[in-house]
Amino acid sequence: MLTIGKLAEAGGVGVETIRFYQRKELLPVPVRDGGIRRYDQEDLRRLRFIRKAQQAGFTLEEIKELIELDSGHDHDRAQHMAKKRLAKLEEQIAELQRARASLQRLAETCAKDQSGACPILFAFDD
Amino acid sequence: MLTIGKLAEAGGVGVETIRFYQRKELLPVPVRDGGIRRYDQEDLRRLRFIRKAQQAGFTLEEIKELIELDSGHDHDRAQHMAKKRLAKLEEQIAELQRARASLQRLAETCAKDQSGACPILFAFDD
DNA sequence: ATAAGTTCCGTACCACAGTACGGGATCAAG
DNA sequence: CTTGATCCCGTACTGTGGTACGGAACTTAT
Repeated sequence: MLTIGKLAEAGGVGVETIRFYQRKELLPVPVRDGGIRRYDQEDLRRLRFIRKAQQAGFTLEEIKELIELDSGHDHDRAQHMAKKRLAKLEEQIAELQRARASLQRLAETCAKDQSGACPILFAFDD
Repeated sequence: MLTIGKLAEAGGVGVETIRFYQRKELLPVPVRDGGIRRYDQEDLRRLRFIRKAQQAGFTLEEIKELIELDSGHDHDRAQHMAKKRLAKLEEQIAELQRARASLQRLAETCAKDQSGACPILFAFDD
């Protein structure tokens, strides 16, 4: 059994963030043991899921929905959301890769041509 | 010579966004032709640069600095910023790729095992 | 010359994801 | 059994990047 401080530490977030997630109904508000809330491994797992899903680009609103689907066993909807997010993810990766290429070009040109303006404003003229 | 509306349209942003960028000193407030501001190709180029740089992950604050460096011919600093952002970009790409892998795994498992809970909360247990 | 459409300007508001604050209760160590 | 760390709760504030509003002035088409 963990206190909020231990849970936050284990999840790599601040205490206030836990409380914020509770307000957003992403984490359950647990039973109180004499005023103090106690958390278990399930809470920690859920917290870690939230962080991972955020890294995958889901908003907190979507994450909330995913958690609810999980309880409801709604595979179809969950799959749908995952696929939609996958498509967006592909897009984002491609976009970042394009940005990386442009930026690499900028860095090179900037290094080579030390005279005149650094061609930053042209760097993205694709 | 463009009006603010035409500039916004050409840059793919709203009129209010132009004005917002002017307040943030990312775009110059141009000379007025009888009360109405007129914009030229340089303004459009700068606007497009702003959008591209945003896609590369620079904040508006950083973009402002890049534009200032460009005027000041400070190659070293510009290069430094580009390299720093490139490193972050690599990181982000890698992270999104990891997220994609996890999510693909989720979609598969969810599809195969139609019985019981969809393993969403386990999908990111790396 | 009048009506519709733009522009100007300041100020206010929005979503997102937290972060901070203040005062009281409670717990753990010495 | 006191002192310091944690916890509880509500409310307010933050940063980032815009978006909306309202009234006055100006432009454009008819």
